[in-house]
Amino acid sequence: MDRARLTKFDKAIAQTIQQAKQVPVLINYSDGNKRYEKAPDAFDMALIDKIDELDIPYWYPTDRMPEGEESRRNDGIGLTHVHHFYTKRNLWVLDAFVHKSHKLQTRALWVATACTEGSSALNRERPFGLPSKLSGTLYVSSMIREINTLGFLRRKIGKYKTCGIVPCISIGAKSSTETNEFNSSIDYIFTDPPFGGNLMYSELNFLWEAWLKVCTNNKTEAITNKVQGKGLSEYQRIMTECFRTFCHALKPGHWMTVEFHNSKNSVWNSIQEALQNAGFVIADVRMLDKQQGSFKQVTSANAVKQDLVISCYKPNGGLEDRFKLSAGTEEGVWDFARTHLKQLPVFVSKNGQAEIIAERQNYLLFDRMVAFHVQRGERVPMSAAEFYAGLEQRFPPRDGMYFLPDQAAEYDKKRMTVKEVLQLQLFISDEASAIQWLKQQLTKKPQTFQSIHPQFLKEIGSWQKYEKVLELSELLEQNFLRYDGKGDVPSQIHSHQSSNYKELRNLEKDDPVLKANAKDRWYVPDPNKASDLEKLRERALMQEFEEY
DNA sequence: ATAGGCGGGAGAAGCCGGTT
DNA sequence: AACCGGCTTCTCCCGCCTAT
Repeated sequence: MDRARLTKFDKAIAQTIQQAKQVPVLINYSDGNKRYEKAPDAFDMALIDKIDELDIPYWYPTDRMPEGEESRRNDGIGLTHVHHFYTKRNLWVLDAFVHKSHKLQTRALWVATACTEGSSALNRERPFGLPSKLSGTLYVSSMIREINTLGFLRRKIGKYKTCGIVPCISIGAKSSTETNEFNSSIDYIFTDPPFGGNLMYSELNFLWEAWLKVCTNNKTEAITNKVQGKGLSEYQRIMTECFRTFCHALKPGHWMTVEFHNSKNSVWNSIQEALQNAGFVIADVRMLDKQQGSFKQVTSANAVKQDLVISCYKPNGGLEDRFKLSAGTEEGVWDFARTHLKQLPVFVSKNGQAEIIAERQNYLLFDRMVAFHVQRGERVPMSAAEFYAGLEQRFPPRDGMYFLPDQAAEYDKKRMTVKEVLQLQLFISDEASAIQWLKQQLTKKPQTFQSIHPQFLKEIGSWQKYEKVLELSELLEQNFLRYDGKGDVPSQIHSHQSSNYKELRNLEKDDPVLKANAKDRWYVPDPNKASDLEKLRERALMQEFEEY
């Protein structure tokens, strides 16, 4: 079946064009306070025809829609130029308003931009809902609702007036990649960057930019977009440039907050890498606790939506200077660790419960330390195991976190005011978080495959579909150790057994009852134990060998 | 290898009726 | 008269999965 089309001559661009045929079918009008509906009659049709024959006496945008993923989606139905998105009479009204705004040099042009989308063909008729465009797209529905632009403008002006005048705020709009005038002078930055290829900002803006006669130069627009030739690496490059500018602008030791929505792991990784490449040190990542869920969050049971907030800081001058001398040495590592720990929150509580501060855990401290070295082109002078052992020696541990001595004292004091410490809520979304989750579970209780598998399946709900599916057995094999029933029971299992089962208390490590109970349980390798590390290393080598 | 099914996704926003 | 709160959801695209 083919679409009914209409061929006509478009005077504005002096071309014969072919568009999908549209027929008015319903009029919603008001008489006094009441609203009525009717089918268009001969008078209404004659009026539309009459308007169509007249020429609009003002300038209006007739730009070709630019190339892009969104901007030319309506070429197929003949909406190729900006003015095609409006009915003649609405074009006329908007146009007259814009014309007058220019003439009076008022701020009314700003109001006009608020109406360019709502009064266009993007406004959908929805029998069971209220009209609106489909956000994030330039989608034109098969049923358009043409609104009364005159009334629309009037309402917007009313809203504008009620906003009042706010004093002393300066707003600027320019490219983040080219803002170089601030040099270590900004106190704080909050940024809400584009999340990869979610929204094609410059393309979506085109409809109102055409009215303003100012268009975005999208060369350094930080998005992924096939038509614009921007993949993940281009996105990351541009984001790094932006973050570098921010780092330059920020005072040393000061903070930046990055808001992010984890729609895709690859994009999430790009953002983190870009931050570190730009010189920032990530100090905290947590879920944004939104007061109210969106409609979709409430209705769909398995909608996984977490807004994340990344807190990061620009290292202070002292550390950078000292690091120049001590880089690549153990002293440099511990200097970084001390300085970093100093920046991290000491105690976080909610509803009378203390929360685990993820960034104070050994593996994340190690990650940050490595990133700091790699970013500055220095070799990392110690292994993870050595780092973990060093942490233990230098910094007092509390609830699986590490503190500076004075911080530990503060933590202890505040810790007494709460009932319990919440376990860190982990969402398994990729391999890394799956390993962390397993580590948490197995530290709490060494378990057999049969016992942990159902829990794993339950937790795996938020697994990103495009991630390679990893088998639990594979994850366990690669990262954890299993007691095969030979030799002494490992202390990780033994201590759990003796503290949780009365009948297993006070038994020797080679007791047959103990051994039978411990057999086939998986446990977390102890980084301080040479034998544990040896087992893991051996396994990694075997795997590498098998891949050849 | 290709086709087809299927699930899920950056909500925004105009308007009405009730309240202050 | 001004303000406030609540209401309500469509089509397309992408990518994964299954079937042919």
